[in-house]
Amino acid sequence: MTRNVPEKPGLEGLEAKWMEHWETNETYRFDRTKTREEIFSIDTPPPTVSGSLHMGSVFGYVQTDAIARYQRMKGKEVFYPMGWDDNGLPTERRVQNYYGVRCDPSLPYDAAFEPPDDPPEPPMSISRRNFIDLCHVLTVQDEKVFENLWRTLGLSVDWTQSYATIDDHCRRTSQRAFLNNLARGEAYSQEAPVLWDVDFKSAVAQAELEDRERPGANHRVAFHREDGTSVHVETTRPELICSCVALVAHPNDERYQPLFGSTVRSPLFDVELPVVAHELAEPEKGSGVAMICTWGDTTDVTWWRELDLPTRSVLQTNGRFTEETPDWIENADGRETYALIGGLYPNQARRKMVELLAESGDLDGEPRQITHPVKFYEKGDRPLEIVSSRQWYIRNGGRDDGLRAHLLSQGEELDWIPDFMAVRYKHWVEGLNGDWLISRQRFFGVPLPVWYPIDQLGAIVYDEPILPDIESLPIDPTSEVPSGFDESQRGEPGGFAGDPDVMDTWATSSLTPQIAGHWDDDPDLFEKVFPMDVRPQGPEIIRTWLFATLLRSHYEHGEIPWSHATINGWILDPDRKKMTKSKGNVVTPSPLIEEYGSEAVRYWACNGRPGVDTAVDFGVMRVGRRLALKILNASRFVLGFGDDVDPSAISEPLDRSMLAALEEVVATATSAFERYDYARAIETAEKSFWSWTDDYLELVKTRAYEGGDTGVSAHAALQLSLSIYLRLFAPFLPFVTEEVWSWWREGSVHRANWPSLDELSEVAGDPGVLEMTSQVLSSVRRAKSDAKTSMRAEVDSVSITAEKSSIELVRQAEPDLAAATRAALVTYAEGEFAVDSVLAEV
RNA sequence: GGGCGUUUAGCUCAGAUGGCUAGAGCACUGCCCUUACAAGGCAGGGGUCGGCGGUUCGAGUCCGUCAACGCCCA
Repeated sequence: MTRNVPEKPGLEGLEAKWMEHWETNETYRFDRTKTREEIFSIDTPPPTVSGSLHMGSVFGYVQTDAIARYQRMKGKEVFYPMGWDDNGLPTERRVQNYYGVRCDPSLPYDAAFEPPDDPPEPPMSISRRNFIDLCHVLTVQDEKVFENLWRTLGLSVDWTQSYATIDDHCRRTSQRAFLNNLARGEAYSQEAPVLWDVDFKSAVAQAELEDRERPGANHRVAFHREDGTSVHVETTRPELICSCVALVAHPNDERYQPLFGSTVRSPLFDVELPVVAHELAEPEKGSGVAMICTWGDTTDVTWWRELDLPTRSVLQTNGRFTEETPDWIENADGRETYALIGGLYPNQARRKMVELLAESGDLDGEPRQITHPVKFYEKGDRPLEIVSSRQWYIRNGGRDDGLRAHLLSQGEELDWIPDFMAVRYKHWVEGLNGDWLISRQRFFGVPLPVWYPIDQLGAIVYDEPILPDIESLPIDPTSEVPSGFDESQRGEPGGFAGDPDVMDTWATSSLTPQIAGHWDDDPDLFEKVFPMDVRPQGPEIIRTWLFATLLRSHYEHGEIPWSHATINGWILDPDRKKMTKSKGNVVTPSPLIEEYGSEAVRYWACNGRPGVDTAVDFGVMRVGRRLALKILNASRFVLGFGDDVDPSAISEPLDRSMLAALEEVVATATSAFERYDYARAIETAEKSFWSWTDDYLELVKTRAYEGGDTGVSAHAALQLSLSIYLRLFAPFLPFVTEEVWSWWREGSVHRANWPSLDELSEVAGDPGVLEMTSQVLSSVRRAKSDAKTSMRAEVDSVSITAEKSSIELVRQAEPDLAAATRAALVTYAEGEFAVDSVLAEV
């Protein structure tokens, strides 16, 4: 092929040129005719498109891409789809802000609705269907931006395999898996206390909780005994005295032995309450006695469940106390007291109660200010409350030790990279304390595909859900009608009701292996890609995404969904602080790609070790850019020596020595990649490449220009080594390597063979020749540098003292050494290594 | 309070299975426009490997302990 080497190669425009070329040539298209053994499949967690782009995603995805490219060059057919996680709350919030709208499910659908040009204030209320339409419009826009970024970064994704977690295929897969779970008894619904965010008006799962330190106060409150004495209880939530169902102390607490089995009456409400024993009561905390309410915190739920206590729930899903006075408060004064707090929010009720308790004398002393951890929804602004509500759950081992043990063993079966990440999974599974709550009272999600019959009295019969045909999926039970009914029977006695809830976004995205592999509609493909080879992801979603995916795979297939999980490190800002929106130190990738180029950003990402936290470092990006440019320039030099020469022409010891060193590099980089250690691979290649340009190229330059047999040996060695280096760098720097490849080779470097030792073993010589000669070269350079002369300065003589074996090595490259150092004479003496350079008079 | 990780040159980091004067890049200093490359090259200065204790002929590397930082969980 004719060489086409540009006069002045540059990095500008390479991204645009090659991303388009790869697309038109289908370079990364998955070939499904291959067998399972020939395929390497990757289950990429789909990014949330409604958030801003984050360097954290770039970091992990680029590392995975390097591995994908390596596997492809090793001859594997790489199954590398990309999806978008667009269902769920983040999208709803983005749509609300972007258009200035709110979803009001009570409004009718408006077919003529057009979103306002500017977000109105206050926001405009629109129907559920109109709201969902807007979600679809905006996510499609957002996904374009993401796809463009990934393409610019050079991710070798097969874009024809894309999916979005709200699309028909994902909804169908998700609903079908749910129905399977239901049929096998792995999913169930029940009325139970749930953690509830009053602002989002939705239930929240254990994985979405976070503790935040909040100020509070301990109130010492008197409960009254029959004999007129008091039992003091410390509580941070005196407003819940009305929902108190018992007092509790530790069974071994000496002080309260006489109380167990007796009853007390609550202050102000005068409700009779048993005093019970439970080991979760902490004797050191407060007075050692606690009140159990339904429900102030998760410990209350445990006590309530384990001690079989009555339910006296006062908090509603709107976050307020019930207006009506509960019937368990019988005392007239008590009922009057309740009327004062009915309808209030908890913090308002608390102030009122403190006032009333102080007046009645039931408050002992002043409330004591404390700081304590309070449970929040991770995206929420107000503390979670616990309300009673009907929800759907998937069993996850949190209440089943056998299943828990099995899931733990599946975690051990998985190959974790780095391996210490495995304990994060272990601890999470060990710490689960309830099943996985999957229903959410939201709008933009995958609907729970069930209806319920309504009996003749108008009550919904939850225990006998009406299920759709698998063929009809995906369905929306709020707009579609179960077979055997018609729309007029919706909500009527003897009719039906659609479940209004959607599934937690994880309930769908835990099925990405099934979604991407088309478990639902293409069993042949699924068999070829599942279980997948690797799941790359961030450390923060081990407890959610990784765990849930393992769980669903266990239920559906009885095996782990991937053989390897690679966990990338955490990304810190340039000052090594965590990046958060609130601190305003989030670094977005686009401007960096603009400034440094994709290769530079990729170089930075690939220099982060597997699983190691890494700071955004512009210095490292500059180095990456320099490396990319160096590859262009060195390639121009090598390819300037005329036509391709067969490696059999390589005869000179120095050339063969260089190739021996390269053989070592190929071996190291390959074994590193086999361990998923892309960072070691690039480090090895890069270190070798710089000494290749700095030393070998300088040594061989004159001979290469002069030509003849020895010159042709240099040409052949340069070409072979360049070919190897381009392929070693291709997984990391896909644009420059492809650019140079195109100057002299057919096809894509990304479909070329990964360098093998076979290519080098025939022509590799003694690595010592180049090693020793480079040392001498370096010494002469030092002499010139000390003399503050140009590196081109003439040298009268270079006298080398070294061991006999070393001298033999250098002698083999003497003409090259003399030419590179501009030495008129090279002499040798045996002894301890030293180089004496006599510079010529100027 | 528990778990995991990190702590090596001013900065960012390498340093499997313990072994000669501890490495790289950036930054810094000096020199060099040498026909692949000045968005470059060559060379140089700079570290008691977080503290303490232990194992060993020998420890940045193994063990114990303490401290700081980060993340996760309670």
